[in-house]
Amino acid sequence: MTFADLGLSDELLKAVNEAGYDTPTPIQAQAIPPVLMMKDIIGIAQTGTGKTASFVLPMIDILAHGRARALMPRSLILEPTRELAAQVAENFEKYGKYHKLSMALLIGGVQMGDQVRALEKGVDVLIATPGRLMDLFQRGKILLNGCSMLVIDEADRMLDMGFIPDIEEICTKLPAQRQTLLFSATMPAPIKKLADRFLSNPKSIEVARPATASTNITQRLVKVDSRKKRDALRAMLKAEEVQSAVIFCNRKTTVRELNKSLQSHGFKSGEIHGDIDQSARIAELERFRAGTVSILVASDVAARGLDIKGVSHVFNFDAPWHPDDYVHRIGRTGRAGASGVAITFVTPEDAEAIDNIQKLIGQKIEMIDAPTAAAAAPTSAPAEEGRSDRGRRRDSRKDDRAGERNREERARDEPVRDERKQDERKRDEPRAARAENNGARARRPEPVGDGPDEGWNGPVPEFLSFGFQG
DNA sequence: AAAAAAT
Repeated sequence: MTFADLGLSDELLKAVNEAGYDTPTPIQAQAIPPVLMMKDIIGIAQTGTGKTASFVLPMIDILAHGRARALMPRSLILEPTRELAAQVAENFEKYGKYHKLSMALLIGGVQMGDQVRALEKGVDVLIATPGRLMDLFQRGKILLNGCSMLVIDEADRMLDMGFIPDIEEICTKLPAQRQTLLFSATMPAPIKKLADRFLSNPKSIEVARPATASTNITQRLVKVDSRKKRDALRAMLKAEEVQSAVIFCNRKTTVRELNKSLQSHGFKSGEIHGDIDQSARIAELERFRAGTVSILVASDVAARGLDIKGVSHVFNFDAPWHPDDYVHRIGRTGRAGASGVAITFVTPEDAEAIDNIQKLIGQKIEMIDAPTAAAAAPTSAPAEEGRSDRGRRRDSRKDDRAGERNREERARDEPVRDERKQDERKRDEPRAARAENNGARARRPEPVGDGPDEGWNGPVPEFLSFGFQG
C-alpha cells in the first residue's frame, strides 16, 4: 500500500514524497479514500497515528477546485489548543506546496489584524481554536454559511476543556449540506451525542492506541523522594543519552521553578505553559525544535499532539493525575517509529495514579530506584534518531554541556529571533525535515524496551507495598 | 489536587 493507491492527486503525491513519506499509516489508509468520496467520518485515533495527514491530504485535493469568497471560508478545522492549530497549519503548508490554497490561522493570544485581513481576502482553509473563532464570528468578521467542510479534531479534549457548547453553536452556523470529520481518542457519551447530531451516516474508523501497544518507548518508573526530584532529574539527564527531552510537571509553578533550577545548573532549558504569552510559547517551541535548547519543561499544554522530531526522552517530573495524560505525554517521544525513553518519577502519594496508568495501558511498568549522581546507568540504548549532532553527543556523556555547546554553535548560524531569518529558516524546514526523515529510515534501530532486562536489572519492588524512609 | 481557551 502506498499513497499512490489512495486516489490522491499527482501534485499532492509529489509533496508527500518530498516530505519523505511513501507508506500511509493505518488511519490514513482507511480515512483518505472515504473522505475523498465526501463521506462523513468518525476517526477514533490518538495523536501520533498520522491522524492529521489523514484529513489534511484529502482536504487539499477536495479544495483544489473552486475559489474562496471574502469572509466566507470554505472549510473549518477546530483544534483544542493554539499549538495544535499552528501545527495543522504547518501541515497544510507542507503538503499544499503545489496547490494555491489560502489559509488563515485563528488563535488567541495574537493580534487580530492579520487574521481579519486574511478573512477579508477569503480563505480556503480556516484553522481555529474555538474562542477566537467565536470572537471573530460575533464581530461579524466571518460568515460560515459557505463552509462545506468541517473537521472537529481531538473532540474528547475539547470536551475536557468545556468547548462542546461552542462546537455545537459553530455547527449550527454551518450549512447543513456539508462534510464533517470528527476525530477523538476516546468516545465518551457527550462526543457520541455530538456525532449523532452533527454527522450524517458517518463511517467509523478505529486504529489502535499507539503509545500503549508500542514497544518502541522504554517506560520506567523511578522511585524518588519528593524532596529529591530535582537531584534525581539532573543525575538522570547526565546519565541518559538525552538528545532532547520534554519534562512534564503538573503545575505551572513547578514548570517555572524547575526550569529556573535547571538553568542555574547549566542546562540549556526552556519552559512552556499557559501563563507564557503566545509569542513566547511559539518562540520557545521553535528554540526547542531547532535544538537551541535541548530540554523543554512543560505543563500539559504540550502533552497532546505536539510533533517534534528527535525527542529521545520524556520525563514525568510529576506523575500525571489522569492516566490518559500519561499516554499523551509519553507519546511526545518515540515518534514515527523512533525509539524513545519515558521516565516517570513516583512518590508514595502517586500510588493510585500509577495504578490507574498501569491499568489503562494494560501492563506493569518496571520500577527502579532513583540514581545517585555518582553511580547512574543509562536506561536503554541511545535513541538513534536524535538531532544531527548525535554523534558528538554520544562521546560526551559525562559532560552534558559539551553536546549542548555544539548545538548552540549550530543554532548560532540560524538565529531564530530575527524575523526575516526566521522566514528563511521556515522555507528550509521541509528540506531539513526530509533529510532527517530519510536518515531515520536508513538506520532505524531495533525497537528497545520490550525486553524485561534491558539496562536496569535491579529488583523490582512490589509496587503497592513500597514505602519510604525519610 | 491542574491545565487549557477570548479579553
